[in-house]
Amino acid sequence: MLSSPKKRAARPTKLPTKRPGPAGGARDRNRQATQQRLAAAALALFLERGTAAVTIDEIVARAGMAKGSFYRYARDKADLVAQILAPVIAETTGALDRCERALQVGRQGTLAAIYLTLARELSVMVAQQAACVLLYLQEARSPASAAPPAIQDLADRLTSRTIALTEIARDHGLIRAVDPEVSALAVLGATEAMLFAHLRGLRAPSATVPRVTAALVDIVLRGIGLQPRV
Amino acid sequence: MLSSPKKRAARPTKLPTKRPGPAGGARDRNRQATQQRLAAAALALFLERGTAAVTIDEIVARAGMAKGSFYRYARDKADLVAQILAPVIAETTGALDRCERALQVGRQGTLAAIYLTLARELSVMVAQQAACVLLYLQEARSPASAAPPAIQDLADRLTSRTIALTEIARDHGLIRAVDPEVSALAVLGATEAMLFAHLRGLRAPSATVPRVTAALVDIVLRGIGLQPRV
DNA sequence: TGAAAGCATGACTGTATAGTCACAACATCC
DNA sequence: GGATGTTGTGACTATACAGTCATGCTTTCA
Repeated sequence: MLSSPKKRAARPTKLPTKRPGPAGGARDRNRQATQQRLAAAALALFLERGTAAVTIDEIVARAGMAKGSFYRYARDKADLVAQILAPVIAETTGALDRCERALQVGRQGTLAAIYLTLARELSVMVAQQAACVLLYLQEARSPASAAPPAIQDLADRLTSRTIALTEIARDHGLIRAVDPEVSALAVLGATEAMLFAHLRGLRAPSATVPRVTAALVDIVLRGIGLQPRV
Repeated sequence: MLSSPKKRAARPTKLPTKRPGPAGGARDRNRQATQQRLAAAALALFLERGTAAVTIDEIVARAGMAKGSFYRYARDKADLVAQILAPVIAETTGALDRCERALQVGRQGTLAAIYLTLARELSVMVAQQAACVLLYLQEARSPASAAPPAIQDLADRLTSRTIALTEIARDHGLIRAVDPEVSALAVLGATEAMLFAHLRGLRAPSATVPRVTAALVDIVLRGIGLQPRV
């Protein structure tokens, strides 16, 4: 006590950033479990009714905890959204980073394979984080001041880096020489639309996922590929 | 006062549906002007911050009228959104209707032109109703209970009818024989993404509109067109 | 085992908001 | 120009919500 006369002065609107000592102790486990319950409850509600319409009271009610506890795990609703989307953002950014790095050192013959690796990595991520991806798709087009910043961040990053990757592909002669912004937006738009229909379960193609994926890839490659038009 | 003991019994939650006599009189003009002011103020706010985040108080403040007046022109916020989107819904539905009807009576050689007419009509509508279309795009992926019903309606109708039209095109051999749900979602997704980038003004292709449109049409036609893959 | 500190709780506060209503102002029509 | 009914007004109510806090509980660790 004597060494910390005012310990709350330097914490204007912060979460309790410090964890107590035990790395795998009961406290740590409890904390993680509560965190999970909170995130799961919030995610379910966000998908049902949109982030804007869901209240803190509803989240804690579904998570089965008191309202005060919410504020030990998140600063506010937007912060909780950021926590929920963090894995998706990290994995997406990582896959894009790896792709760009590989493109810088790759030789002409191996470039197409690098893009395929990106596609595969993102597919795995989407399959594993389906609910989070749906949350992103559902809110990505909200105005800047409406959606939580985390969602805007991801949307901006995804678009700009897709354009950059498309530009590289064009410069290497992997696709036709059209405005990379146009081809990137077209590919991203088509992919997201298909994904959204599938994840939301509305009007999704009735064929199996591998079949739909193959059909989409075929359409995209024809659309932006090298083949001359007859 | 004495002659009207109970005049409000038969009006549970209705708007004043009856207009007073004069067709082009001062009252009619005032009413239409107020309606316009309200819709314009609301639309601007909806685009800035999303329908969910905008309050009635803000709308009437920007429209420069008292709160009570709002409820003479709309039942609630969702009803106002429906009014704002009504022209877009009507024109879109009309263009789709005309296209379907034309396809039923058209001969093989004229079918492609019918789809082009649809595209042209929708383009004109988008150009004239840019703000409303942006509102639709911005909210179309919200969960059913979050977005105003009018937006959900339009989204559902647009998707299902695009699929139907794509199916007809495939059956007539205008495009390749792939699952029409896949090609329809791909085309719609690509188009909406481009449109959204353009209308929102974010990361829109820097080329001119006709040039971008031509590039997109080219990509789409290559993607779903008949040409065999080399 | 007991002191120390994170952790959980839910009642509480202040504020923001949807929707109402009694009344004033106005257009209409005779 | 006055009777009649519509339109405009803004204060008002009831409610719902975000965020706080004093209190008691659990874990930690010596």
